[in-house]
Amino acid sequence: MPKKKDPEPAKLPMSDKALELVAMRFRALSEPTRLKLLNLLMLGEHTVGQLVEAAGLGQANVSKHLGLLRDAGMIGMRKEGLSTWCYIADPMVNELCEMMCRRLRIEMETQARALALVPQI
Amino acid sequence: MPKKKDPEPAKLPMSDKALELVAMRFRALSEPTRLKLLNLLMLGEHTVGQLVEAAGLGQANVSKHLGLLRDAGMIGMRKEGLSTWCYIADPMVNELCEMMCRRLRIEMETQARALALVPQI
DNA sequence: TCACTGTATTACTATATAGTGATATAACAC
DNA sequence: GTGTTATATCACTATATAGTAATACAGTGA
Repeated sequence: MPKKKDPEPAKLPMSDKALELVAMRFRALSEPTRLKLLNLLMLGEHTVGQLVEAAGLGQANVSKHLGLLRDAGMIGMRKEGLSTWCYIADPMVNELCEMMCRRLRIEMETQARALALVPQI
Repeated sequence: MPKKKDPEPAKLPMSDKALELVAMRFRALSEPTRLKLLNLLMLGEHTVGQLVEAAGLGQANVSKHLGLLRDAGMIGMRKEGLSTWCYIADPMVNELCEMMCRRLRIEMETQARALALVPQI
């Protein structure tokens, strides 16, 4: 028996509140520094200090970005002694980033091909 | 025969340039106003004027946001007489927004359940 | 030509936030 | 207790950008 379709989530205009919430989540992913941190966390759990070291960024800066990512539900944190361990809390993060990267790759290949058609200077 | 796996896109740290590009694309989606415009465009092509009317925003404001969305490759524009028609150029936009909305819905349901466990004031 | 319309652009203000150095806090070792 | 370490927070500056009013521009019709 064919699986019954879920009731289509009505395509109504989203409320301003919902738009804000979605925008806030995208905003969390809209800074190179935060993407760099997420990129590192995709390799596994890191402490804040390890991230500071690996990313080559200021400690206060990293701490603020991590707090923002946590508030957006992207990462989780657990304290262990003096250290705070950070980890990706939402598998969607990986999906979103990979989707965007895939898209970027396609665009760049298209541009590369276009360049190839242009007589070299 | 099981489909041969594509060569895994090596999980190397992304270059600063790539991080910038990905961040820029997420940034295009990180404003409620732009999401509102995209939301309208998901219903079909609109002119700039129609979007101004439907969204209840200033004309200059809408024009700027649309330009930004076009530069990010999210929408396309075609001129027809005096009007400029806008349309979603990248199906990824729908996917991304739906993914984020789905996530948001799950979070809100979780919170709703948590609230239900709290004695009413 | 002139007037009108739809859109883009300019110039500006107000706000948000990335980055930084200094300081506060908290858990450990002694 | 003191000192040290890892992290968070504060205060600040610099930059980016959302929104707006005025203006420029381009296509249309007279």
